[in-house]
Amino acid sequence: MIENLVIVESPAKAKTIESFLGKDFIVKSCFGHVRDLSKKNFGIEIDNNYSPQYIVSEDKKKIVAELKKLAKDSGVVWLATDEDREGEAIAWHLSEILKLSPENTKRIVFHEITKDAIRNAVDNPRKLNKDLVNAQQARRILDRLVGFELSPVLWKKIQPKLSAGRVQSVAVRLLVEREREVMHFNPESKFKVYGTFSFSDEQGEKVELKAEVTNHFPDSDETRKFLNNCKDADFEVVDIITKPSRKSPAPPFTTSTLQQEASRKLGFSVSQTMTVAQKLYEAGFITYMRTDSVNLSSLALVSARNTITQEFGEKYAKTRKYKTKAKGAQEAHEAVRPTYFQNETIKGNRSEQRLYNLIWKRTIASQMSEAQLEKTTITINISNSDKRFVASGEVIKFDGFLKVYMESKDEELDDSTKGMLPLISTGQFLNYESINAYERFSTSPPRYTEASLVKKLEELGIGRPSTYAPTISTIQQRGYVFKEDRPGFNRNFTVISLSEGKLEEKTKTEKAGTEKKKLFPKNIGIIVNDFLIEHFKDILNYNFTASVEKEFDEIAAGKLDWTEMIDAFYKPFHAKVEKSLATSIKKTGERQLGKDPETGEPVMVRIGKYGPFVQLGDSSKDEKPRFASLLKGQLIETITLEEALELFKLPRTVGDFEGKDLIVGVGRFGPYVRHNNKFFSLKKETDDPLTINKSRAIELIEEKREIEKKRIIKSFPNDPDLKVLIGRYGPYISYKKKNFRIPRKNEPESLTFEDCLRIIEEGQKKERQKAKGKRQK
DNA sequence: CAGTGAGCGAGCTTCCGCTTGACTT
Repeated sequence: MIENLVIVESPAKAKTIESFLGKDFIVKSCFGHVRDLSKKNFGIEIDNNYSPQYIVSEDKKKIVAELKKLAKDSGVVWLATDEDREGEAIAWHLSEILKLSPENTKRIVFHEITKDAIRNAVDNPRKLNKDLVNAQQARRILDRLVGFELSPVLWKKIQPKLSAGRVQSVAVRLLVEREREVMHFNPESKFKVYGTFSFSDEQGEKVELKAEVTNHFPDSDETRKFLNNCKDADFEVVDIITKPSRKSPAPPFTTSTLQQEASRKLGFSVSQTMTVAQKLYEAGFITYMRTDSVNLSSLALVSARNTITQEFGEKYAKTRKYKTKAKGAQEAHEAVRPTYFQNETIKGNRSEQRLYNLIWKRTIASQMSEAQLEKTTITINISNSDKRFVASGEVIKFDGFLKVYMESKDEELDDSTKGMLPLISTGQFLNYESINAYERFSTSPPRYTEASLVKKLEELGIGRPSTYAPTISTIQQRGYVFKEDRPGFNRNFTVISLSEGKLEEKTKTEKAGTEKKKLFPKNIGIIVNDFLIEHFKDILNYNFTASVEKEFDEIAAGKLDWTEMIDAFYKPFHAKVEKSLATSIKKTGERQLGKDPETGEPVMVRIGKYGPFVQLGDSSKDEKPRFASLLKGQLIETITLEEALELFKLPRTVGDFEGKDLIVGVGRFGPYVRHNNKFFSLKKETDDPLTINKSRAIELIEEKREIEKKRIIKSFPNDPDLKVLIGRYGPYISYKKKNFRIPRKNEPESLTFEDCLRIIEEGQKKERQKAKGKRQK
């Protein structure tokens, strides 16, 4: 007989809580949701008032059986799942599946894992909140209905295996719309003028002062006119303003802000951040990493203050409480913070240390005093112009939180010259040393990174901390979008300089349009998005989630019946599904590009079974048309006739090597060189299949041969099929195109031929067992 | 692993949100 069984969601949490509660309590975890809607027939009896059909998830059968047994032997079962909609539902599912009796079941909640919070929770148990559970059921059922009705429409009208959903489809829409903004953006240029001035100070020393004209000049004529004026102008300091200003620290991390900062400061992908954070959490170094709250426990506040006072002194400490402003936040957990502030560093691999360091600094800074700055602005009059030069500087009077941490921005700051300004007074006349005007181009709104997309989704209240990373992966896995670096292009710009009374004009070159780890839509993503917008505009609406969330809140408050809400949504939605199936024809994104000037045959582009391709010629004629795949990054929407015609030049022979032809083409896995029936991939950064030459092709072949050679740890003369190789996940055995893992106890270098055969034998045995197990399921 | 692009039809795909491992070449 167990007196008390406590069930929480996370096993790491269970361990901590058990240590707080003493020997009368057993704490177990259920690993999140234990039941879900069956996948058969939607898992919903639509005609039976949307009655949900729940089944225990395959991977939860074991844990449910274990909990059942423990619950039967327990006096009181404490359901201590998270204090939010999903947590309440998990508690309800547990009470159902474990057949708990109301009198022996207590629901408790805490949103921080501290001894006081847990004790307090145990002293204040409550009953299950069925309204909140119903709000969750409505959420779950709505998502199932949307996902499982829309996706099959896409299978029929566009391509199999595609998907649509309340969250992912909006994520794709954001990317498609941003790409179109970039596509249609026309950069405009204007001129920005910077001057370097000088004067003699009281000691007779020459002192320099840099300043800029705050307005821009629309073109080079205006700019030249202004610079010509400057030749014989007097420059006089007419105004000096010094103003104090303050900067406050950013709040502690939530999942979303952690992902953003880890992306900006450490270059982590969203999923990488979560994997590393999970490790830190399991090791007990940080609090729970999936949270939408910026709240810190009172224990954490005190402890942070102590650490700051000790390390930096009393005046650096300032206790701050932050309010969460994210839409739809449920605040079941604390902010992501170090569990012990005295651990400024931790043991772990490099990524773990770096992420921990970031979390430590951010949290500590959030409890520090603001920085005090002094901003100075010097205005310089130009005697023959109504324009003015302005020099601005910023001096830190007290660094405060800046001592440990400064939040990064997505966009780079302008290149204004901030810093110390020289001592100067009004009425001072200045000489110009040089005045330079730079042509500057306006930029389109930036493409999204994984992290900035998460930020946008969070702002719209779409998705939850536990789903941001999986959503980003899903839209990439479906082939809707992809992540890429783009090298950019060279752009000329004009510089007009005035120095020693002479005006000089130069053309310089800069890199523009460089992209790092940005998300780009693919053709199929664009076609799916346009189809969904055409037929299901309300679901794709950026406010759809926010508006259904309002209704879920009403259900949670007991003011709205969940089946009525679902019915009001489903009836018109389902009618639109039927209509889209009946009326729309298959979408391929087809576009006519024009006629081939050589043959006069039509050229068109569309998406097919194997992706987007161009077609030369009519398929209704006797002569078969020619086909060619689009290159990565080429869009159906923007490809020109000229670019399409280029594609038909592939595959092409660029020369020969070792007596065999070198053929360049584009296949399923991208551009390649084929030589002696072996394929060598082109490097996507540097190589273009349309322009690559013989010497570069040979280079690629030799490069790959070199790598192949290094991959071989061991080979055996008596069987050339058998090799020990080093791969992405360490050493492995390759035999007749099959791979086998090497058991940990073996040194890969010292494996004998017989050892390898034995490992292969075992591996094949295991594989057969696995196949058998699968069939039985 | 890299030549495809017609059409038929069986059987499959798919959602969001909670949680961790197992596993990869």
